[in-house]
Amino acid sequence: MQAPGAAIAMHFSPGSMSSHKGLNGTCSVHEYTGTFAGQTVRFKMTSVCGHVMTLDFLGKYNKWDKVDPAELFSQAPTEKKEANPKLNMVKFLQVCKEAFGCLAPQLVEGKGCDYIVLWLDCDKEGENICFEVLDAVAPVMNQAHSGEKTVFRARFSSITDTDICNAMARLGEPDHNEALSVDARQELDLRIGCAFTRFQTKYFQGKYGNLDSSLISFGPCQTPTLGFCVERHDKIQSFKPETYWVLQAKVTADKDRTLLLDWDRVRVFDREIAQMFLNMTKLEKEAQVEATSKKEKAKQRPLALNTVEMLRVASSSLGMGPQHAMQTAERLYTQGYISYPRTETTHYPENFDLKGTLRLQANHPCWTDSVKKLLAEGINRPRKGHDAGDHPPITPMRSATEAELGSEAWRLYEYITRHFIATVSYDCKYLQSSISFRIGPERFTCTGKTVISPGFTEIMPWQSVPLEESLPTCQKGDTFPVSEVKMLEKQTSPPDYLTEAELITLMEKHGIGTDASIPVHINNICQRNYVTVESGRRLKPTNLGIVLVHGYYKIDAELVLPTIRSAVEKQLNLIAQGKADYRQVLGHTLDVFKRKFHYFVDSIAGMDELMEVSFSPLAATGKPLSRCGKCHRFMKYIQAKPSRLHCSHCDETYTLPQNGTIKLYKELRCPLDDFELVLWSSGSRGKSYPLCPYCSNHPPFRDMKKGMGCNECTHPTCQHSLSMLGIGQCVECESGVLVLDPTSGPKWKMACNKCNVVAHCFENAHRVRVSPDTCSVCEAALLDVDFNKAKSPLPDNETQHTGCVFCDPIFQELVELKHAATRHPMHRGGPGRRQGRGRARGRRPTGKFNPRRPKDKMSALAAYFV
DNA sequence: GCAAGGTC
Repeated sequence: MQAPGAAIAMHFSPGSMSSHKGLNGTCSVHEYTGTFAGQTVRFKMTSVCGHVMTLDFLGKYNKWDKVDPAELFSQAPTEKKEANPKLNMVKFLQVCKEAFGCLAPQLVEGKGCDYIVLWLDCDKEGENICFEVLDAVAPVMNQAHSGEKTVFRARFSSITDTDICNAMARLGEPDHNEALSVDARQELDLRIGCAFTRFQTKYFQGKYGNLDSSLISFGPCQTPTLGFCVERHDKIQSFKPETYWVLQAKVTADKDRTLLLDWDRVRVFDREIAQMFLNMTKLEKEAQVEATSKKEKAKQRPLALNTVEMLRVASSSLGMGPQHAMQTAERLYTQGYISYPRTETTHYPENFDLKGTLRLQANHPCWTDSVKKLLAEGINRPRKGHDAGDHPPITPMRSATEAELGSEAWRLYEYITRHFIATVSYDCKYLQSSISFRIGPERFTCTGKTVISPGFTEIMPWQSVPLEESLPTCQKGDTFPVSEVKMLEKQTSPPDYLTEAELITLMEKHGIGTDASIPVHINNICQRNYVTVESGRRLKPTNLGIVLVHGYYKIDAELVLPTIRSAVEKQLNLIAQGKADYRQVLGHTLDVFKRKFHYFVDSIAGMDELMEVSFSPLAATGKPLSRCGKCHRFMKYIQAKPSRLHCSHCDETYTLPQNGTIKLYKELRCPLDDFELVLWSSGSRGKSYPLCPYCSNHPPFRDMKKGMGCNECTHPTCQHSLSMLGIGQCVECESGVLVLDPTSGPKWKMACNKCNVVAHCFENAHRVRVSPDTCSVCEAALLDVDFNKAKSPLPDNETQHTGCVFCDPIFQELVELKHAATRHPMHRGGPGRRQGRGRARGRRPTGKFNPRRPKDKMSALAAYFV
């Protein structure tokens, strides 16, 4: 909750408030003087950004290959970490010494904080955040006088004057049980999710080469979400079309108009019976009117907009995925165009300024007429919706044009605004008339709708009642000539794949995820390649998604059923209500899932049988690329994510760096293990470096980590290592070293082995070597360059030059700094504009890195080996 | 590398 802080502060300090941004640049601090418990005090009010802390395992339990996933259920200790270290929230709160309304009389004298009032969202998560804030602030608060209460909780259902006053007048205490229920939820989700995810991923990735997903994840929300999609897939698969027959009659209303009549039996599944009815009606020449009816009906104006409805419409009508729609809405919110976009509430607060909100739209060219008419004739009272007690419904906050917002954001804004106008418009009224006919023994009906007043459908034209021709006026006993009776043969059709909008509805219905997390779960199952988004934003499960769900059904259906979440939530609610002990519930639930986990592990063959049908074993996947250092046979390169090399003879897998291409590196071998080197490249404009598949997975030296290439290898003598090709400290990042890319000629490059800095150095050199000598000024390694005779930049037709790329006047001019990734176009050096960005400057290599070879190679080697 | 929940 961000903006409400200012609203609450404003409430207590009309006109005397001073505000400034906090040290993290995100949260504002509002200060003012007021009264609290009868004394004049200095208030400071600030906010947090969601949870302050997040739960994770201790570092050493995050090593996948060293920890048995079963340990994650109990042995592995967890710790709370700052949720977003960049925000530095704990320090920020400690500096403020209060959060969300702290009342500190002595603060004027700079002596600290005496009281704290917590104004967070009034739900379980909010209660939990209260304690996160307290944990941060309590150590730096002033000592309370004995028996004095210093911590207060304000409870409110909306940010209105009345609510704020009431909350302030009836301050309570934060509810520890509610907070504990969230602690339990966090721990359960973490332990269960990670255990299953790690086990599945390791098991199947170790067996199959074309799974096409770098992670086989499991979670109490994402797995049932996938389950819904596969359930629909199964219905489609098992659907057997049935033939049925329908009678259709046409009667002549007047000389150039026929009416199409619907059969009251709708359809029959027996051809002979249909034929019999056809024969009986065919004999008749006239249709007799049995009854007529006219009913005035209304199509209700929509309820005020909440998040899931916005996401449904964004997906079904605007073709915008939930994740994208949410990001767009967030931007509209932070720019002040719409109100807070995450809410379950569909009811406007009692004092909501409907007219004021509407007035802001009065001159908007797209709906000025409708809005002015409403303002002149009086708005309609919105329908009574659901008040979830969180935030008001989503409404426009100011007028905006397409040019201002850009087309994507505009489309969402336009919808939100039209929806808002519709909620204060009138219902659409139409007349539904119908005529019942009898043709022989069979009855038929004809219906028609005519709009009486369009109401809200004027502003939401896509909702309007379709135009139909009005029916002829007639009465009981009238007859019309039958112009045709025929029998149509039709087939029942299967349902289609689930749309995102339908999935959102199912998730909401079963309590899977929240308004904020529903888009995340849907996005997850797409990113993990369990489903693909097809035309019409329908979600079609992939083979992987289908196999997983069918596997769960085979082993333990509860793992995929939507009840898995609600059952746990029930237990958690007991904690929140103080009816159950936190430790007991947590222990019991973990125990249940631990048993499920062990049963799942023991029964994994059941899922594996399904996997075998769809996927190929590692040994049968990929193309032979490089030789194994152990058996000297070719290993296969598996391109599918995660890309890796597999030696089927040794049955070993070596993961490779992702997001790049891999090829054989001149059949050169690593001097340590005899594996053939491969060359990783991020593309012609990026960087490339050789790597040893074995070393990269089993770092040979203490100061190396998994995934490193030769450009980070500290081997003192190998010709591909950092020691031999390193030039000097990176010009941008802290710990990186610029390393010569030996494959980059004739357009020579050196690239940082940590960040994406690339320095282009010599375009017309046919050989570049890193010299054993170093620069006397900056200690960088000198480069020994042979230039092309015709294009040499050297004076007097010279072709050979040795010098420092940073300090040598000739080389300096030839170096141009770029970035490997295209993600930061701002930083890319443009051709032709050398000045100001050409040469690596600003930070001289400090000598931390010394590329000189050590004198005693063997002693250095000995020191390096683990 | 993993979950789900906040929010930026």
